[in-house]
Amino acid sequence: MAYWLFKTEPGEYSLDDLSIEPKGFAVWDGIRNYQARNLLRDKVMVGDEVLIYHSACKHVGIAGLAHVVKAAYADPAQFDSKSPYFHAKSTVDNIVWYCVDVSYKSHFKHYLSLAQIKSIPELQNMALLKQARLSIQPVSQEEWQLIKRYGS
DNA sequence: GCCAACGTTGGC
DNA sequence: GCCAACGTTGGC
Repeated sequence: MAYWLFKTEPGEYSLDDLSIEPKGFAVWDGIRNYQARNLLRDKVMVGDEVLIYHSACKHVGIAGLAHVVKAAYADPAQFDSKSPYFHAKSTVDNIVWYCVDVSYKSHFKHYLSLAQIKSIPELQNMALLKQARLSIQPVSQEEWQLIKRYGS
């Protein structure tokens, strides 16, 4: 089992929104970065654990936990000409973008701010700090356990 | 709202 | 295949 960090802009979609999903899960779609796509398509598996990170907002940081309930499949938005995520070159025979389904697990008791993450020596190698623009990132087991301890 | 970082596009 | 121009992300 692997650990991940998924970014979302809470103004668009937050952990709160995930926690009240009527269907019990969310389609994590709209990923339009090749490196993130490759991770989604090839590495993210059912049962993997996910840190939900809130970006581009007032209080940036890790809000809580989710887990993967469905592995990669074709992101429906790429075929939807009305969607901002429409991709004209995508066909059913040539799937370009992928999504996964995630379910809510919990809110952290202690929201872990980016400033805090930056202050923890063991977390300095996180992709979050090194590769600012990657919206699907691997998290090591050590990082995961430490973050969970800070958040709980 | 600004701006740095950086991924993508497209001309050559 | 290089690289300039451009667009987007995302922290502050």
